[in-house]
Amino acid sequence: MSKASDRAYLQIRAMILSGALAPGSQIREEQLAESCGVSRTPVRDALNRLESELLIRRSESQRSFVANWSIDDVEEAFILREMLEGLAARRAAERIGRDQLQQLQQLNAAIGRTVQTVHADIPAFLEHNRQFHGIILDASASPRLTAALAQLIEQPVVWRTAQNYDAENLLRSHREHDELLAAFARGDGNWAEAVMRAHIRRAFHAYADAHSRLREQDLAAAE
Amino acid sequence: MSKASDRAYLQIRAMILSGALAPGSQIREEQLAESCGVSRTPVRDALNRLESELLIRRSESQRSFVANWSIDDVEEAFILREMLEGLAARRAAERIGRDQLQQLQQLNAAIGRTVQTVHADIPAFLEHNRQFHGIILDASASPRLTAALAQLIEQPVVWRTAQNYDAENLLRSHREHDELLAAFARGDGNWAEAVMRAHIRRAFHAYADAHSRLREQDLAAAE
DNA sequence: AGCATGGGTATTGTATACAATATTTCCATC
DNA sequence: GATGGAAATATTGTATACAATACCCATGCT
Repeated sequence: MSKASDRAYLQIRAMILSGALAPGSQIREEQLAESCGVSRTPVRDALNRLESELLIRRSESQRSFVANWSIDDVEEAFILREMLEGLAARRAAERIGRDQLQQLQQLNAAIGRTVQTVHADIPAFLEHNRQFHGIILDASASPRLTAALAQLIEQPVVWRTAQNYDAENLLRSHREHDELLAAFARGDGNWAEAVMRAHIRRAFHAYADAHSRLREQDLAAAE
Repeated sequence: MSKASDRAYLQIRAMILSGALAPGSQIREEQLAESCGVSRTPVRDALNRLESELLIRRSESQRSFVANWSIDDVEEAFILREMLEGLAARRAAERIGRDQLQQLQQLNAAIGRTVQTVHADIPAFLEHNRQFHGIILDASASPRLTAALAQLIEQPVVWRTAQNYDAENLLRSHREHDELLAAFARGDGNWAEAVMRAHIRRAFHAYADAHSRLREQDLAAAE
């Protein structure tokens, strides 16, 4: 997409994911246009995109609100990701080339380094992780799969919760990626799909645990 | 969406599905705006939507072209539909209520009537079929599933090929729907998912057969 | 007091003008 | 004749003005 539309999209999405725009709160195009330094036209493009990703919802009269993701919504998204990324892994295993495999190995090595420091660098982990899964999606050579997953990868609450991931779970992610790479190296689609599904499902529980831990902190702080 | 945007979307999509806009041909916003009787603004909205549905693709410099779906593209879409609609059927079976079940029964009865006439009324069949699957999607109560499938339901070549479906396949669709309804009535998610997956997969082969039959006709006509 | 109704305000939808960028054409040069 | 580049043209991107619609509040009626 074009410069202004992209900027608006990224900026608004960041505001939603970070919680700067509170869930449930109304959104006005003109205000966003001002805060992004563009006109309403690219803002509207961005809002359409965010609506299709379910990060905002629209009232019957077309007014926009920040979506309110419940824990059930998050699980629903994880269930779909499990299916779709599982398929992507299967296809990738059957198609991946030397160079892509090597890229994945380097990325996972980088993930290993961020994970094994005393205080894990969560933003770096998330970014490397995103790239890792992106390469697999490319290797799956399925534009429809890519399009379908694009709607699901960003989940509002996940990012705020990520800071609470424990070292154990991050390390497991790293190891599961390694197992995935083994399946890729052998071109074993069945294995790759199974590992990926387990990987995503465990990630869901890691999220759920971190989420409930956050809730407890909130309750304690509220006293 | 709003009136003008919707009209543009529906009209352009119809032009693509009917083949009035040839696959691979370039699209100019202004020309479409003229032919739809609206300005470029709603046309651009429509094009964004159609791009996310992969009915049009954009060159690196943002020019739009009608997508060229190969038989592999169609199969890829069917594979995804099989997974996603299978999940939808499972969830629907576990959640569906009396009234929705009754609606489905009425729709399938209507499908039965269109199928058993001498010359099957294909457009009516397609429309009823669309409604049938839409109700199941509603009953699955999964907005993300709905959003993901919305991108996949319209397939360019499918519509032009549908005229070539044979009576046998239409009748099978009708019977498979009935089996699906039995699974729903018992609330059996496993059964519903299995039937739905088989249903979609058979539909793919029905499409592939009709497609190759069309190709033969074309070759014969070209002599 | 409660509710309906009307008008003013806020917000979104559409059209259009203009800016930025890509593509093509044509001419000069080698 | 081929090639490179610059001007002309075509096309898309963005801003803004205006139109349509929804929302809100105040007022009057029952």
